[in-house]
Amino acid sequence: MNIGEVSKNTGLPAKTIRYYEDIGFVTPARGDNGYRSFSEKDQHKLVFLGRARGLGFSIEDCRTLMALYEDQGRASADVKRVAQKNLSEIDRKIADLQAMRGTLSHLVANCAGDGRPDCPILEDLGRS
Amino acid sequence: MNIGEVSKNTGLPAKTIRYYEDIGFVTPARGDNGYRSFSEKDQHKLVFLGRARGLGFSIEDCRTLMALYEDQGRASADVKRVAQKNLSEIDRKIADLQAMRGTLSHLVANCAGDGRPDCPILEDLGRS
DNA sequence: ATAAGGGTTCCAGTGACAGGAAGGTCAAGC
DNA sequence: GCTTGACCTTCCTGTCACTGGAACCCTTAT
Repeated sequence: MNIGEVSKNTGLPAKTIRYYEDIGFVTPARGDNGYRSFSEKDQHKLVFLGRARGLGFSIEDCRTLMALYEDQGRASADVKRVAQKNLSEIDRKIADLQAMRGTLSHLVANCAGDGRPDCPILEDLGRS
Repeated sequence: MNIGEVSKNTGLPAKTIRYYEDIGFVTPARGDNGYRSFSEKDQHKLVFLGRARGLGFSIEDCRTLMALYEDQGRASADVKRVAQKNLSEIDRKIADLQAMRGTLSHLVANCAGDGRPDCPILEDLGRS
């Protein structure tokens, strides 16, 4: 399969797939014309990677997960540890964003949003 | 004031303050020795910027907000619009993260996390 | 005189790609 | 056979908001 078809099948942009090759995640064969020739297995790896990225795993975590996926003798505890670390990260980000949201939505709610210059948002940002 | 003191007062790393000068956010005077010499106003701007960044505003949004802050004839509606756009962005990010969190926490909860290789997390990532 | 602790500039790296230029390849239609 | 257009290739740059580090200068205290 050429990169275009794999892109369509996996939902990943061709640019992204080339990048994934650059960083050694897949190593597709090459045809006589120099075109990448993806096997089913290559495509499957890309699907795996796309899903893992969609769950917020970093590329490095994906590399670890892929290695575990291909290791028949893995311990599920190793997988769970990586996933839990990611989950904690996600929780931290959500908490950060919700803290921002709290302050900001309060400020927005109190701003008249009319033609006058008085604005609690700017007052808050500029208070000494 | 030298950069070190401003850094301490504002909580911003010196590196960050230099960066903010690079992108034209502040333009501190220079002493004979070449050291940056920050005025109270410079420092106040940096505090403003630090707070706005802390609320998730982009640098470009901060530039807009700063301009509005210094414009006595501004309309609060202009400020509110910028803030609401940021709020929507934050909401979108929270929603994205919560979707991830939902799937991932479900998978983590169902993973034994022991020495056996069976793992619903990998099964989900690798399903065809 | 020296050492510590400021400060300066400039260059490179981060993460995970996206955009775009310049050019090669392939299949179809005329 | 020629052209057109879609597809592919590599390579370089840019994104965002910094951060780290090297190499060097200035100030103050001992």
